[in-house]
Amino acid sequence: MSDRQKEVTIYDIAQKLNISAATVSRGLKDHPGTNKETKKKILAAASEMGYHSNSFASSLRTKRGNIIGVIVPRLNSNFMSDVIAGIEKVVNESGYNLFISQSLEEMEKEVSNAKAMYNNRVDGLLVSLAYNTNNINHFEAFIKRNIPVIFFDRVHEHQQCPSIFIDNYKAAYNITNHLIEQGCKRIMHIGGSQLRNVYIDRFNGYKRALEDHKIPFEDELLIINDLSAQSGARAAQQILEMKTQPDGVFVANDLCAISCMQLLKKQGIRIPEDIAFAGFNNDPTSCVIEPNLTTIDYRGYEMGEVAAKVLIGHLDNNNDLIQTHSLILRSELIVRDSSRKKE
Amino acid sequence: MSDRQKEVTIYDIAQKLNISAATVSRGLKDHPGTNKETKKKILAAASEMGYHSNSFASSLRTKRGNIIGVIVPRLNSNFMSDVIAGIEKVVNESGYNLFISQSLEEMEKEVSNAKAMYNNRVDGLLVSLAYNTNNINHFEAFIKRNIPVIFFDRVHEHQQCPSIFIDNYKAAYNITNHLIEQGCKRIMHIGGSQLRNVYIDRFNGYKRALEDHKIPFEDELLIINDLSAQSGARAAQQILEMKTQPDGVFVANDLCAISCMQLLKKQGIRIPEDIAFAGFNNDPTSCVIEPNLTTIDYRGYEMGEVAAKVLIGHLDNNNDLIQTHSLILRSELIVRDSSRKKE
DNA sequence: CTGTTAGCGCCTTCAA
DNA sequence: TTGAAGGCGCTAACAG
Repeated sequence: MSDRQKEVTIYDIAQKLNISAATVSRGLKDHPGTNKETKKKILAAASEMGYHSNSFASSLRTKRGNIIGVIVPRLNSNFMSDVIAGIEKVVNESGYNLFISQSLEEMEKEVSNAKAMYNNRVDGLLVSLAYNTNNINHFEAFIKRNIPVIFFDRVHEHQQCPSIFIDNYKAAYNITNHLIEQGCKRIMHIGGSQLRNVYIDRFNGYKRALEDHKIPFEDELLIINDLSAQSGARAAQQILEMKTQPDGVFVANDLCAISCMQLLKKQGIRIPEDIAFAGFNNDPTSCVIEPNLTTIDYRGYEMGEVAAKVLIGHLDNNNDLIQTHSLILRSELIVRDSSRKKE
Repeated sequence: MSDRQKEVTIYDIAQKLNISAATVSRGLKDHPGTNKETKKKILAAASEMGYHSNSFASSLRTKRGNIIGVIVPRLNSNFMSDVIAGIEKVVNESGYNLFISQSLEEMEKEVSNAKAMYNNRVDGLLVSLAYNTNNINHFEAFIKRNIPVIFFDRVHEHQQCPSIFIDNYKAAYNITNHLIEQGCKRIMHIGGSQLRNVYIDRFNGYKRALEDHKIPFEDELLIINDLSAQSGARAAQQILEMKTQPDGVFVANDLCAISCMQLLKKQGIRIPEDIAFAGFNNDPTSCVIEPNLTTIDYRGYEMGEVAAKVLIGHLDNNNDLIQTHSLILRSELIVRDSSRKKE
């Protein structure tokens, strides 16, 4: 925009009031030791003249932009949009601004987003890793300069980066255990990228539960995919083609679980009588599908709030070194009809 | 963060290469007319020294931050997170950054968010209005300075602000018409804030369809609420208590429709035999509920992409005056079992 | 093709 | 309590 009107600056205010710009600058932000009268005049003039602080100038000078950056795999999942909403609330209330970008599950994009965040001099970064990210060198620049990086949900252990997540291992253990208690003997697991903690841990929790019940783990009963709805339908197809079908399925997210259930139901499989189901996430859809889906509840909104609070706590306390201090949030098994073998 | 290492600047590069900072600045961004060799050396040095452009300084100088601001009612709805994902994609690909904030359906918050966006000197603004916003004076500052403001979905007519939305009137007309064709004679409408175009238009489309079929509109058959799940359940309760129940319900969003259906089903109401249902939005839940919900499909992702493209088109063409040029995107009636009266 | 110069608007010593 | 002065890092004339 070329002919944008020029903005009112502190100099304009200073001139009008016959004082110095320095005084205006101080008056505008409760600098200790400013005459109350002058301050009042300054504020009055500022609002009358339509003054708006220029944050570029201020950021350049102070080296702080009051910006928090967020990089997530996708914005449009139920879980992630809850997280973002929680982050936004805290960030907004604390007077920061929010830069958001999505990696679309590609490490390459994550790297370029991180670079953009860096150039924009975010004060701190909240990250949930892409599907295929296999190293986090792209965050080293931040860490080296004490710009806090906090991982959430899809995290990466790092000396200097706190992580915020749930106990996926335990949750998966519990839900698999529950299936076993319902009488399931051949339990399939549909999981996600074994690069990501969340899916590794869910898989391991599942395996451990089998083990504890002396049920051998079978390769045939493991499907690793991207946990999309399409993949859920494909998995259902695979199940239908099996010689010996499973009598229980634990899927690492609800989206995939539900699309799998829908296709099986259409083919006459009875849930839970023939095959019991369990998911993960407590998506809204999980209590719309019939039978309602047994799942793990963990609130994205809360995770977003917590992550943002931890980050802003660091920033506002001016801690130079971020102490690694990870948080494990609560999650909960929710038993619904999809896993209640009735017999 | 106090002891953040000082950053490498173009001066450092200039010094090392024994050239001027201006040349470095030019070399760094393909300025037409820069020796290829020098440029190569500059880029090499920059990457070797770990140079990162300081966007505060650059923005201060050029008065452009390459930032696009977004203000929406809530981030965590299926529709809105699709929109945001679409916006992010386009914005990111065009080299802009995205500032996001939510009004939480409160005009007051919308106003303060707008102010923050202004201070941060966004280059343009994408807005979907809060539930109770009753004027848009808070955007006048932008408009006055030729900072483009574009409304989408929940829009406001304004000489200088393009709007992007769907034909809610027609969609509502069609879906109501469909219910009538299925044999419904007493059709209830559950709608939202009559301050927002989307809900006004849906209501009017509904009324018009009744009219065209000589069905009188009855006050008793209108419920206006916030279209939340809770309100859906409450509406169901009201329906159950009615002397003469409706034989069809058109709800202005799927979320509310589904929660209403669930409660009615639990009370033994048969859908669609006793009461046919239609919603709006084509939420993922709409094809999970049984019977699947008849609804209106319009893609949030596409709306986000379009809105962002229109905005960036304006910015990159350096149009000083944004020509009002609104867009009506396609929407589509999707008939499912919730409205198929069988008899 | 490159260097010189002069700010963008703000904040922050330092001195008064 | 206030003012003067300098500079954050970059870019855009202008001149060479």
